[in-house]
Amino acid sequence: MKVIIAEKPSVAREIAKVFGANTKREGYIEGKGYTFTWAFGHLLQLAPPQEYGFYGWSVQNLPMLPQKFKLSIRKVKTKDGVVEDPAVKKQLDIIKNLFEEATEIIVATDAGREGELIFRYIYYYLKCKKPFKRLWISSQTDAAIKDGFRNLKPGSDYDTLFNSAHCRSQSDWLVGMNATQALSISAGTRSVLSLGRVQTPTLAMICSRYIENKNFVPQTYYQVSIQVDKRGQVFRALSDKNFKTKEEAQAVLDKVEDVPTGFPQGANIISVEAKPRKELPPLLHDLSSLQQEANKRKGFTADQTLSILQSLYESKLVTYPRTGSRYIGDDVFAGISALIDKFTGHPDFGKQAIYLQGVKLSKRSVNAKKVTDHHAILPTGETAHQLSADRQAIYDLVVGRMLEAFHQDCIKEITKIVVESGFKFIATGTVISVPGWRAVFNDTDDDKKDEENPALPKVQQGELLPITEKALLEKQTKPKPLYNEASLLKALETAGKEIDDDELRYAMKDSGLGTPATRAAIIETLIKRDYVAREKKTLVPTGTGLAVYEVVKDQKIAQAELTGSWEKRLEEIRSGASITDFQEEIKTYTRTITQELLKAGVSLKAKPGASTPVKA
DNA sequence: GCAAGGTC
Repeated sequence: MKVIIAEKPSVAREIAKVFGANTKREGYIEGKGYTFTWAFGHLLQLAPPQEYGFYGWSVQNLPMLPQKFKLSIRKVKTKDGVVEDPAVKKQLDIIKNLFEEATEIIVATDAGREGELIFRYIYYYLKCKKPFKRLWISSQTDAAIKDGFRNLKPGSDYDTLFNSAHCRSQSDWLVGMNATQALSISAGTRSVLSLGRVQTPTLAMICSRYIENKNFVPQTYYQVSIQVDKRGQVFRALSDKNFKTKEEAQAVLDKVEDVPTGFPQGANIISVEAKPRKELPPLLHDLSSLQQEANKRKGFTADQTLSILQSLYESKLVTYPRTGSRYIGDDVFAGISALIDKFTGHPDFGKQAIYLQGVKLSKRSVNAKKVTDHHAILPTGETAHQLSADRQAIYDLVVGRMLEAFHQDCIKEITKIVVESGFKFIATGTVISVPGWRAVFNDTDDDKKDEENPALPKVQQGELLPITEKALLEKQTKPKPLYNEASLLKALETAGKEIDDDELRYAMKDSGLGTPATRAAIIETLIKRDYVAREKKTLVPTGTGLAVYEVVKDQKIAQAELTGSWEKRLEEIRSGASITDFQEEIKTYTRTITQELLKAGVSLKAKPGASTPVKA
């Protein structure tokens, strides 16, 4: 009997369906001589310090450098404390029994570093010796699955991928566990002061932005604005320059020939320029972009959006949610037209779905090469019944974005009028001439400016018009805003883009900080540690958060570059480089940072009121 | 009590 093991039940079901196997058992499906089973993500994790004899939190144990790492069953928090997750234990038992009966194992965990690790940890934990082959597919359509099974790879082809995954896992453990204990012990506080490769740079981003924002000194500047009247249709134009002093602006204002000062036609139209601008449809959503959108539109936290999306996925209403790709392959695209047809009766989007039936669909989101483990988030087309308000809201964002993504370009008419009246003034106006994809949600532009006119009246070069009003405007430069969840998610995604070192930047280009599946959890961790607090939509550091930031801000552990340098080495390991060099470097680094934090953490002692939130 | 990674 051949056993196929997937990363999660949904994938095992898809594969079983392709084989025509449909006998459902507890924890697996069987039929046609095959057995299809699954994990639930990582079932096993590197064992905690006490399993190597490092009891309590004590300087004597530091740095903790286990000779050989052990695996332990994933834990879950209950009212009786932290225990092995019973569901995980049960599934592991099922897998163990299936592996014992297997003649061959086919590994169908997700095609990536962590997917490989999920399987190998199970395989080694169960001390399994059976031969295994690897299914390597990037989409779960029938065709892709069939093709993948015709091209199964030898399991050993992925040994180096496992090595890189195992190194990632161990390194995070060594640096995270040791740094956390070192800082917590030396600070002498009761609470946990955690540090890690991802959470600490994230905290640093929030804190440095907060400090920059708080210390920002606004600069005052001045502008002159005029209101021009074209037979009852008025528009505003602004001086084409900002002035540092009020006097300069006043001088310009005085020269404006407006009606109240006795000039019936003081505005001279110098030029009129109208240009169409095309806006391509947006890409389909990945998890991060959906979290950002839901935060902006509905105020949902990243964590809320993920959990709502997970429940929609479990109800089979949307495809796999924790994807980092905003694209689909041609195979999925082939079914899009039929999928859109299912939404022609939707109360908000029905009209646009009907419209799309008659036009050529945009292929901007179609690119098989940019589909990684999973494709972009789509509705499945299953009928949604009686969704709660929150689930409906997220579901509609998914459906609406699908319609937008395959819709047509939006065409805008950008008009610029230059007016002269003692000085040069400029009016710009934007009119949507063809809404295209913008018809789906029918909302205004995100980057709308206060000064912009929605539409401008038709005027001609050389025309002389009355200026009905003029004004001197006093304005102030603004600091970069504090992070909210949407802008932080974006910043985590793009972290590393500004690294000077070409190789490190390249190593991080597809990853950023954290992964789509973990970013919401990282934000929650910072809040749980009392490092960061939510104040309405913004994320504000607490006294504790700022104090920890002060201690670590110049250290490697607070820089996104650390991830970049690891990614570079891990990629080398994947292509065959030795793992021992990297492991030795990590050990050395662990010793160094542990020593440094044991000294530096003392500055956190007895900070009065260190845990009270700081007002924005 | 602690990391980051995956998922029910």
